[in-house]
Amino acid sequence: MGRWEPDTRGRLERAAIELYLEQGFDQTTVAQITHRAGLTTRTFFRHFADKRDVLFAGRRELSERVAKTIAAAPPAWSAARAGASGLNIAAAALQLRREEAKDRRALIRSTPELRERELLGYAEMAETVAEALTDRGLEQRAARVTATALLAAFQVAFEYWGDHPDRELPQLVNETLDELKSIAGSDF
Amino acid sequence: MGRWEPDTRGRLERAAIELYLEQGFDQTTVAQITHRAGLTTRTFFRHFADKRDVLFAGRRELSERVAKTIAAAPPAWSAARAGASGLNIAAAALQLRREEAKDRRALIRSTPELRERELLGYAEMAETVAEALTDRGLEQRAARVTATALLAAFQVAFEYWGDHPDRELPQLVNETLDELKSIAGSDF
DNA sequence: CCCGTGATGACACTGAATGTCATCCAGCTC
DNA sequence: GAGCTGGATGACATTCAGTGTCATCACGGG
Repeated sequence: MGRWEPDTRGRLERAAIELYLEQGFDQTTVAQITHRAGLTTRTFFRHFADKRDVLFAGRRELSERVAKTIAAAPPAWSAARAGASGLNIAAAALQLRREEAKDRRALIRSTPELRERELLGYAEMAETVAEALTDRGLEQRAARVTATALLAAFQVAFEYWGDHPDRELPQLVNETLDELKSIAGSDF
Repeated sequence: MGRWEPDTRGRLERAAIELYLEQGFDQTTVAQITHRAGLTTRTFFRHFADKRDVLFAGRRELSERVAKTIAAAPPAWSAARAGASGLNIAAAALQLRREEAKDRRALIRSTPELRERELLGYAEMAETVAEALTDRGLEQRAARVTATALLAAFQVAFEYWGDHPDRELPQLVNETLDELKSIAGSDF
């Protein structure tokens, strides 16, 4: 794998995040990143689709874990409960990387481009969850509503977590899911 | 206002959408757009923030209408109901432009960049709704969960509308909102 | 020891987006 | 009606993201 200096991708990732934090995302050029990593510009784009992609690496893997969790949920569980169990896995995984998440959040909040990409991540996750729910037999549109609403709660919990770093994300997710329940229980 | 040929912005908008539909978004350059509109590239970026912005013009105006509707809802209504009334206004407004919406949707579905921008629009709308709900006295996190969940239902309805153009969007929004209710009513 | 594979370097190129200054037109003033 | 002013456009230069292409290098297998 590593023929020259090892861990090319890792070096690029670290250099990028360092520079994004030091100077801001917009002020950082890909040339600066690759220079710090001792590589060329072209190599950066062989490892990442674009400048933003560096910050959203583990997304697909996380989606897969969520999907598997939902598929493994007891058939007796409601769709919402099965989906929620998937989100709890995701929350637990993210809780383990809270320091990393803090940096990421600071960048995302200050850069609309990054916010866009983050939202795309949520949407893809919602699609994954919806698919997992249809596989359990739920009708398609209901699956999409369920999945998107669950991700909505997750999203709010995640943002709240940013403002309250002492709290535990899985716990916060459960709280927002409860809020979601009580909302729908109201009279509208 | 219009000193040379009138309606500069409108000409750019029409030229852009025509070309996006004819050739695809990625294959269209800003130079092609401005050439068709009889203007220069620089002028394009004086009217639109970027290539994508052309397709998301009326967003802010719509957000304001939604916010006003929520603010004007009877104080006795639940937050969810007040928010839903705002979304109904938005749905009615979009229903009037269903032909235009059809083109937009075709483009957005075939171009991830545009999908990102659309999601940002939903997120901004959710923020607007959340703010309107906190103004009604709802606690902040609950307002965010409510707003984001409502937009989730709206989003699913909007996408469903794309596949079922004969249906009426306001009606579809009500249906997905009902689905949202029954989800939260289940046992999770 | 050679050869193939996969990753990197080097180079050229397109196109988005921005900054800057000159230019033009409309309406207003006197 | 001559001149002024302000907002909008044209013209030009520039930076930088992202892509295509080909040469080059290191490693593992034969």
